[in-house]
Amino acid sequence: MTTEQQTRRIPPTLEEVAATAGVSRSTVSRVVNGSTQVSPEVLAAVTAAIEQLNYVPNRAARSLANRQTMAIALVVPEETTRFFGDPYFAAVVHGIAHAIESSDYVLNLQLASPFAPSAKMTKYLLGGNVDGAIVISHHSGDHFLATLGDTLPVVFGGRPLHPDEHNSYFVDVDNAAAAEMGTNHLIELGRKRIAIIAGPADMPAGMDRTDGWRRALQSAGLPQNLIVHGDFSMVSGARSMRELLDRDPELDAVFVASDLMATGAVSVLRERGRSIPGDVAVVGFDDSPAAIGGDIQLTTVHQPSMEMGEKMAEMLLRLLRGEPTEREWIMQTRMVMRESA
Amino acid sequence: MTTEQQTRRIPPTLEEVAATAGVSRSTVSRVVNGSTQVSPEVLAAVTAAIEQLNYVPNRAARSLANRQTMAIALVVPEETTRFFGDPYFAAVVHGIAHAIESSDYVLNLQLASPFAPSAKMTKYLLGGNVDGAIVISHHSGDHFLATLGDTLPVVFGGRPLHPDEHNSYFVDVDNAAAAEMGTNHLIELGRKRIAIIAGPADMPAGMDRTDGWRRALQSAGLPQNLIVHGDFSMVSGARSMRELLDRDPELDAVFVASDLMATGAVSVLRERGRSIPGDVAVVGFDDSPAAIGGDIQLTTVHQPSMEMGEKMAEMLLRLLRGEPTEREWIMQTRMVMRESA
DNA sequence: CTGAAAGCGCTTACAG
DNA sequence: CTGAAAGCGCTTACAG
Repeated sequence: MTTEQQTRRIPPTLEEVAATAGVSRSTVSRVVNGSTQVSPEVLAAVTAAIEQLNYVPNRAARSLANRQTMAIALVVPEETTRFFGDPYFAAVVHGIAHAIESSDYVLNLQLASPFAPSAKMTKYLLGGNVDGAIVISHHSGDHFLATLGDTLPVVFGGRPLHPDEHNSYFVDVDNAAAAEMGTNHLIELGRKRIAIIAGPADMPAGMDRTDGWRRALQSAGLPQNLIVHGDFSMVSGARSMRELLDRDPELDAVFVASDLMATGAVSVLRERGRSIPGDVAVVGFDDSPAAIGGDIQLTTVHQPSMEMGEKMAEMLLRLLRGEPTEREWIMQTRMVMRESA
Repeated sequence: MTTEQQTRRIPPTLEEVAATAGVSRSTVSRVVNGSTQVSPEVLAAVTAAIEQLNYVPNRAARSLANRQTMAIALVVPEETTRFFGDPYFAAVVHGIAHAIESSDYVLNLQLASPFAPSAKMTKYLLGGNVDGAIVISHHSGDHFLATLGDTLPVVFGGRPLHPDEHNSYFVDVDNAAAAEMGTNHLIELGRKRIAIIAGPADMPAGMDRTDGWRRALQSAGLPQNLIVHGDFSMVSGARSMRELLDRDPELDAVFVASDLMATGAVSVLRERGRSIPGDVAVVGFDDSPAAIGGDIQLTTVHQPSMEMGEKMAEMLLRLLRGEPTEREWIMQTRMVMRESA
C-alpha cells in the first residue's frame, strides 16, 4: 500500500523565529508589524530568520490577539445569474479585488438573495467574522443591509434609498444628471419620441436615471409617456423594446438604463426592421464591454465602474484604519459617441 | 457635538455562557460542537444561555485552538471579464456557494491571472489561511495551481492537463464524448462541411471538445479542416465565425465549443445573410442562459454546470472531513434541441 | 457525563 | 530599543 499521508509540514511560529534570531518574541512581533522601534542590527537578524524559516504569521492567532479578522465581506444582494451576467459587476469587483490585493485583507464572498438575508449571513456579518463589508448594489426592502452600517464599517455601491435613514458611506455617480446628459444627446439629434427602458424601480440607480430622462424631456417640452421597466438584464431589454414598439411604432429614440439591456433592445429593433440610428437612435448606460460586443457599437453614458470598485475598497480600508473618510464619493460620467446615436 | 461613537457591543464569550448556565467552559464547548456526551438537563441549560446571550463562537479563537480555518479559497484563474462574462461560471459558482452555504465554511474569493500566481496568493494559499481550495478552471502552464493539491486539499473544475503529474480531485464531463454527440447531430442532419469554433488549446475542455468533433467527422469520413480557436468569449466567437466564413463560404454547419461563442457566431452568420439553420446549422455547448438569450434559440450540448459546482464543493467538504471521496466525478451531458440545428 | 488545566500563536501594555 | 508576562477565546486530552 502506498503511503497516502500528506506530509503537511507544520509551519514555523513566531517563537521559532525569535529563537533563531536570538531575540524575544516581542521583538519579532515588532518587526513583523513594521514597528520603527527596532535597531537596524536586530531588524536584519529577524528579517533573515523570517526569510530562512519562511515564516508566515498565523492569521487566527493574530486575529485573536488584536481583535481584527483581516477579512472583508463582499456582499452581493443579487441573483447569481444577474451578478455574473452583467459586465458592470465584473468591472466593479475587479476594482475592489485590485484595491484589496495590496492590503492584508481577504475578501469573503457572500452571495445573497436581493431581499431575504439568510440567517447564516446575518450571523456571519454580525458575529465578528469580518472587519467590514462592501455591499455591491442597493435594493430597497433590504432593511438588514441598509442598517448594517450601524454595526459594522460598510461601504455601499450606489446611494442609499433613504438618505436620512442612516449615515452610509457610498460611492456613486450622479445618475440623474448622467441620464439627463444621455437623453439630451438624443434631443439634440432632433428626436421627438424618446422612450426609456428604465431600471428596476426598487433601486436608486434605476429611479435616478429615470428622473434624469424625465427632466431632459420636460425641459425640451417632449412627452414622457414611453417608459417601460427592465431589470438590467439583456432579455428584459429585449422584452421592454417589444413592448415599447407595440405601444408606439413611430418612436424614434430610446434611452436605455444599461448597456446590457440596450443590447437586447438593439436585437429587437433589427428584428423589427428598424435601422439604427436611422429609424431609432439608442443611447445606453455604463460603457461596459456589452456596449461594444454586439453588431452595432453603442453610444452610451460612461461610468467609471472599475474605479468605483477601487474607491469603495479604498474607503473601507480607510475606515478600517480609522483614517478620515468622505461619506460619499461621486464620480464623473461622460458621453461616449459610437454608432447607435 | 453628536456622539459619533459606534457603540459596538463586545460579543459574549464561552466563559460568560458557562457562567450563566452554571457549568464549565468545557461543557459549553461540547454542546456548541454537538457532542453527544452531554446530559439532557445540561444541554437545555446551555442552549438557553446561548440563546439568551446571543452567543456566537469566536472564529479566530476556535481556529487557533483546533487548527482549522473554516475557510475555503475559491480560486479563479481567469481574466475578470471572462469570469464574469460567461454564464457557465455563474452556474458553477452558484452551485459551489449553495453547497458551502449549509456548511460552516466561508468562501474566500481569489481572483488570479490565468498564468502568474501572485506572491500574495501563493503565500495565502500555502500559509495556512484556508483549509482547502476549489480551482474553478484549468489552464496549462500554471504549474503552481497544478501542484497545489500536494500541499492542500483541492478540487478542480475540469480534468488536469497531465493526468500522471498529480493525483487531483476533480469533477468534469466527458468533453470529447459530448462534443462528438453534438457533432453527430450535425452529421445526422446531412451536413457535409462542418466547422468548429474551438476553445483555447491550453485548456483540457478546449482540447477535448475539439477531439470529439474530430472523432465524429473522422467516423463519417468528413473533412476536418475547418477549425478556428476562440477563447470562449462572445467576441471571439464572432471573430472566429468571420474567419471560418472567409475560408469556406459554403460551410453548412458549425459546432461551437461554448454557447457564448455560439452567440457571437450567430450574429455574424446573420450579418452575412446566412439563414439558421437553413444555410448553416449551429450547435453550441453548455446550455447556459446564453443559449436562450439571443434571437435564435440554440441547439446545444447540455452540461450540468450548477450541479458540477455543487459536486466540487461536496467533494472538498468530504476531503476536509476526512471522509472517503472519489478522485474524479464525471457528470452526464445530453443534447438539447432548439432552433439552431 | 463533567471540570481543571494546558495550550493554540500571536499582541500589547508595562518595565527597564 | 528590548524582554517578561498576561491575555485574546476557544479546544482537548486527562482525570474523575
